[in-house]
Amino acid sequence: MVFDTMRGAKVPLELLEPGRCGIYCCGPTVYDDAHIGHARAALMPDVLVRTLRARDIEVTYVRNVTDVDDKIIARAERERTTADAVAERYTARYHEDLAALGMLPPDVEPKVTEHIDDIVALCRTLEAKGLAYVRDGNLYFRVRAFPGYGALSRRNPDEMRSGARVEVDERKEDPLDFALWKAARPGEPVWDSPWGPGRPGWHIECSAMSMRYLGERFDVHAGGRDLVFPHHENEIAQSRGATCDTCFAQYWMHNGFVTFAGEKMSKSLGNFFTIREVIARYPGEAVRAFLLGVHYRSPVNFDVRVSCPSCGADLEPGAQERGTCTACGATFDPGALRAQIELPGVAEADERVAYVYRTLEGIERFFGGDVPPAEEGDVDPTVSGMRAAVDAALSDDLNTSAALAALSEPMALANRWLASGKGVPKKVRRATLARLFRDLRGQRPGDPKEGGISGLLGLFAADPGPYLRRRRDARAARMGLDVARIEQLLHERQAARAARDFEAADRLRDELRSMGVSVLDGPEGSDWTV
RNA sequence: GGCCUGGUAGCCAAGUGGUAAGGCAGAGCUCUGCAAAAGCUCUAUGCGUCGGUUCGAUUCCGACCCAGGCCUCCA
Repeated sequence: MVFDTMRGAKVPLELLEPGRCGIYCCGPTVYDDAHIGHARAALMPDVLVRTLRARDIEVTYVRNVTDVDDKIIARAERERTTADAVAERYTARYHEDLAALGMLPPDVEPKVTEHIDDIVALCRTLEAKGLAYVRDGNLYFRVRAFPGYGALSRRNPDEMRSGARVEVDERKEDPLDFALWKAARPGEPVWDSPWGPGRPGWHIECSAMSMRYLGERFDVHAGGRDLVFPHHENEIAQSRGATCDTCFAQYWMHNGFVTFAGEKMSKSLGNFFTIREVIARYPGEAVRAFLLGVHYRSPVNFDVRVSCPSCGADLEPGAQERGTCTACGATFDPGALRAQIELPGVAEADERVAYVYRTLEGIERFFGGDVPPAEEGDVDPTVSGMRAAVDAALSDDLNTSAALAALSEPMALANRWLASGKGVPKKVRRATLARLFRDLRGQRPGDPKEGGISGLLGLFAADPGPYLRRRRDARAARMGLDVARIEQLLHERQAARAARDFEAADRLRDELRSMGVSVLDGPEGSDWTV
C-alpha cells in the first residue's frame, strides 16, 4: 500500500509490469549545498527502492539534477564563474552528502543540460498539438487547453485566477500558462531551438527526462510536498498533453516538510541547516534514523537548543538575536552560535543507533567474533517475527516509524540473553542471537537484497566495533578532549585497581568524569566513552 | 478568500470501530568495589472541543477551535 496524492488515499501499488518498477524522483537544483529537506526528499524514494528490491522487484530509479536555472546563473555571476562550474561543484557535494546519509545512488541521474534535445522534441510535440504558443522567443504552455489541469493539487483553474498574486506576464494568454522555453538573455547559457536561442523552462525537464528513461508511462513519481503545485501539476499537463491521458506517472508520492524549532528559529541563525552542517556534528546514520522515526508524509521538526557560550543556559530566540544571555549577561556574536547548536532529536536518535550497534557488537563478542548463519528452528518468536514485522510496516505506505519500533523488543531480548543465559536452553539462546544478527544485517549489510533489515532501512550496516569507536572519538574531538591523555589516565587507574587502591581509582574516575569521560569497567578491562 | 494536512502522555511518535506500538525523559529495582552499559517494573480510564451514528469511537459523520502548509521560487 502506498499513499497516492492523485487519488488522495492509500492504495495498493500495482505495477505496470509485474516485477518491474520505474521510479522518478525530482532531484535538486544545484546552486547551493543541500539542506535537510533535500535529504528527506531523497530518503522517501530511497526506502521505497530498497523495499521493492528486497522483494525482487527490478527497480529503475531515476533522480535528476537540474543544472540550468536562474539561481545557478545568478550564483555564477556573483562568483564570476560559469553556471557549469557552479552546478558541477554542488552536484559533487550533493553526492557526498547523500552518501553520508546512506542513500543508494540512483540508476540514472540525468542532467538537464544533457537532455536539451529531448526537451525540445517534447516542446515541439506540444506546439504541434496546439498546447503551446510562442511569444517573443518564449514558448508557453496553454493551460486552458489541457482539460485535466488541477487534478493532482485539487485546484480549479477558474478559481485560481482570482487568488493568483503573481505578476502577470502580459505576453501570456492566461496567467496560469507557464514557460516551456525561455528566450535567451545576455550572458546566460544558451541552446538553439525552433523558437530561437534560449533555455528550458522549469517544469519541462522532468517530463522529458522521466519519459526518456522510464517510458511514456511509468509507475511512481516522487518529490516534496511543495512540488505538487505547480511543478508536478505542470509536469502532468505537459506530459499527458504530449502523450495520452493515462500516460506518465501512475502514482504520485510526496514527502512532508522539515522544520526547525517549529519554524520560528532565530533569524540570526538562519532558518535551515545544510546536511553538511548537521553531519559535522552527528553521524549520518543518526540523522537518517531521526528522519525515519517520523512517517514520511508528516512534517518533521528539528528541535534546536542553543546554549550560552559562557554559562551554558538555554538561550531563547530573543537572547540569541541580541547576542546577550539573559541568565548570566554574557555577550557574544550571534553568528558564532551556529557552530554550537544542538539538535536533541538527532542526539536521541544517535544514542538509539549506538544502542543497536552495541547490541550487535555484543552478539559478535558472544560468538567470539564469528556469528553463525541464521538457523530455522529454536529461535525465540520475539526475534523470529522481527523481519516480518518490519516488512509489514514498510508495506503499509513505508511506515518506517513502525519498522524501527519492531526492533525494540528483539533488541531488549538480545541484551537480556547476552547478559545471562539463565533459564534459556543453550541452543535457543545461540540460535536466537544468531538469527537476530543475521536478520538485521544479512549477508551484505546495507544491500537492499542481501542486507536484511539493514538493507531495507539503510541503517546498521557498518561494522559495530569500528562504528562505535569512530563515534566515540568524534565526540571526544568535538569536546576538545585529548584521546591520548584519556588513555593514559585510564592506564593509571587500571594500575590502581590492580593494586586494589580503589580510592585512587575513583579519584581518577572522577577526574575523567570532570572531563566528560565515562569509564566503563568490564570483565576484560576498562574502556571509556563520552 | 480557496484548497490540503495535522491536533495521541512531560517531550518525540505509530496506530485501531471494541477500551492506546515504540523511543526519550522521570521513579523504583537488578547487576556492579564505585560507575557506566544492559535488563526488569511503573508512568495517557484517555487520543483538540462539542454534538451525531453505533451495542460500543480516540478511530466514522458534522460543526467549531488551534497549528502548519500550498495557492509565488522552494524538497
